Parts: sequence; C-alpha cells; structure tokens
Amino acid sequence: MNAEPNFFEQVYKVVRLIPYGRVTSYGAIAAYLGSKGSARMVGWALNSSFGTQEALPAHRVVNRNGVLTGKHHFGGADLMAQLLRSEGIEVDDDQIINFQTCFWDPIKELY
DNA sequence: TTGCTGACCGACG
DNA sequence: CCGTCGGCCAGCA
Repeated sequence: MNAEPNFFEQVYKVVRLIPYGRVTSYGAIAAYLGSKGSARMVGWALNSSFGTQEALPAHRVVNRNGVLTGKHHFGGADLMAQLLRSEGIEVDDDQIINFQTCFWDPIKELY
C-alpha cells in the first residue's frame, strides 16, 4: 500500500519540475528534501526511476561541479550531454559551461 | 537481521 | 593538486 518512502516520490516530483534549459544538483534536491547529506539517495532514486518512472528528465540533474557524473546510467555516455546541448545548455568534456547560469535551485524556486 | 552498495559532498593530509 | 575517508539513507542478497 502506501508504504513507499516519500523520498523517491519527492525526488521524482522535483526532477519533473525542472524547467526546460535548466539543471540542478543532487545535493540541492537532497537539501530540499531535508536530507542534505543524503545526496547519494537522490542519484540512486533516479537509477531506480528507470524501472518505475521513465519520463524522468534526470539528464538535467548533475553533481555540484556541474559535471555529468551519471551520464553512463542514461543508456549512453554522450546521450546526456546531447540532451543538455539540445536544450541550449553548453556542455564541454561532460562539464556544463554556463552551469551557474542554467542552475535551478528547488529551494529557491519552489520555496 | 546483518552487511554492502550507491548517478554525492565536504573535509583532511 | 590529488587521493582518501567519513557521513548520509534506503533497497537488496
């Protein structure tokens, strides 16, 4: 029944709310959920989302440095970078150039 | 039930 | 500059 932890649902919810051409970080989502130190759970939730939520724009979620750390989990190392570029985000060597410009913080936007 | 792992982050040497 | 370690929490064998 409703025995599923809100953590996953919260992660999916926030990720879906990420607007086009914007990106966020695992730590930002984790902090928004109230568990700043559990950033790993966020990434892990996205990994599980492939079996439950396939329409999840997880390619807009990167690490604190704006680097595409989880690109390998998208079904293609270049896929994630291509998707971001397709949204107008400049990516070079798996690193988002205008990261702070495209950065979307749920704590500030969804406050 | 215990233990390990994991798409991170920050600190330390 | 780079490598290493701990912390955080939830799912799975």
